[in-house]
Amino acid sequence: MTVFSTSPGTRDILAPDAARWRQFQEIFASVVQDAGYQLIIPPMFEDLGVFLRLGEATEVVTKEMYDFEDKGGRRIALRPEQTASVCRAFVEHRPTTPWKVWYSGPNFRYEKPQQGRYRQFDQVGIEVLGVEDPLLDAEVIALAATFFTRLGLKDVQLAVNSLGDDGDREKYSAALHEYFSANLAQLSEESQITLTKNPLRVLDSKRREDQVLINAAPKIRDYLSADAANHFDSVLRALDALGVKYAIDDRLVRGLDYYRRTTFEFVSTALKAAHTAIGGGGRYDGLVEQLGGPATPGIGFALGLDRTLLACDAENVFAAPNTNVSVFVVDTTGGLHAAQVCNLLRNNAISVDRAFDNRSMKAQMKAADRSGAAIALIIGTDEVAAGHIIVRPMNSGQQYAIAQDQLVAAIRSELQK
RNA sequence: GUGGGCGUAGCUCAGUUGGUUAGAGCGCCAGGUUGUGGUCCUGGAGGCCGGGGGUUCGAGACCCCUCGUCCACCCCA
Repeated sequence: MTVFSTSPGTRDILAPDAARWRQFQEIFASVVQDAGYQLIIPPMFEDLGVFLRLGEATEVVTKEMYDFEDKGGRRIALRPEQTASVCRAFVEHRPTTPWKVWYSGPNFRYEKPQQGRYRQFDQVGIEVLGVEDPLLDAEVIALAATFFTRLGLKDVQLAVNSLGDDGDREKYSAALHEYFSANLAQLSEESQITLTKNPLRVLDSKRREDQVLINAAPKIRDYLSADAANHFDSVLRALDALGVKYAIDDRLVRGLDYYRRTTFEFVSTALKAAHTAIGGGGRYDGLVEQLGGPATPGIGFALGLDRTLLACDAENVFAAPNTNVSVFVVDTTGGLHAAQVCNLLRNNAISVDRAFDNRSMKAQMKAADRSGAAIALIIGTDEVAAGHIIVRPMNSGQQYAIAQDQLVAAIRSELQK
């Protein structure tokens, strides 16, 4: 008999972690919905073409795509991220702007799994389409910061940068290419290859031998157009006004090719791992156009759920919520009375579980203890004969009998304590 | 895709230079306790030692392959 296990890079999220996930998503939802963002649920797979717009130089597109042909002969891909889907949805439905949406769900990338990196990984995020105002950039960044704070995270650092407009990017990219080419011998082999594909990405190299060269490389800020420079300056001033702490990082280029102007990244300094970026985003003015829509500015961020939870673990905050029932019914008379009591309590919105298979009282009490319930209700032959039920608060060491018709009230008052 | 570490009970792990019937703790089940959990005591269930091949009289230990997992590189959330 073959025993199956999860595919590489995927896993089962069981209790108590699963409840924590849900709580995470609920907190995120409340933060962004209170800021006017509406939930969008795009499909998990789309026409491959949607994601090819993310850029030919991105490995997310060239190497890591989960793509396949469906039975209708369509080229399909599991989404590697959700920004492209949101833009596609915008073009498809043409909602009025500003369009502020949030999402939560799994994405897929065919990568080698390691700590904080899975083939199926969850992100929560927001996107806004149709607004150019730098104050929106600041709002978006501030919301992410607010969310991290809400989770209880403290060791999170924000890095910001501007990649300029299309023309700026090209000029800067050319300048980088020239600079690195002139010092090619000092560059690592990997970075030399990266240079031919996307010079900007060389700045992202973590290889030690590249660092000296990278540190002395031309800065993007010297290549920004007046418009882009002003925009960036306004974003920074707004962040200051909002009290959001940040550091400007000239080397922050981010992985996807569609970014323009503002980019940002949140890093957990509590994480001792290769992957410390727990969230990031930026502007992608132009992406909607690439997907066949009208010229529309866009900005957003995505936060990695798994990584953020790792950061929470590292800081020892945001524990899994308690999902225990309040009451556990022990019935040694066959179980039918327990069924009736459970039904009664559930109809009165009191959470309750019970034991099955008519096990011994000792076994059922053990189950009651394990359930974490605050109260055990005990029904034996004596109780049935007397027409009452024993109420046993689990931590008191005491218990008392109560008539059936007063049970709900008794439990309510007991749970108040 | 590249490199390294690790795969023994549900979980965490022991298991000597290859040598009888593979162990511990926790968890689980039952009993001690003829109705009462969390402490304690006793007992029990539970293993194709990841899979395949090889070396050997003999392999959980050694060799090869493979799969999985973890970590790092690459890249990214």
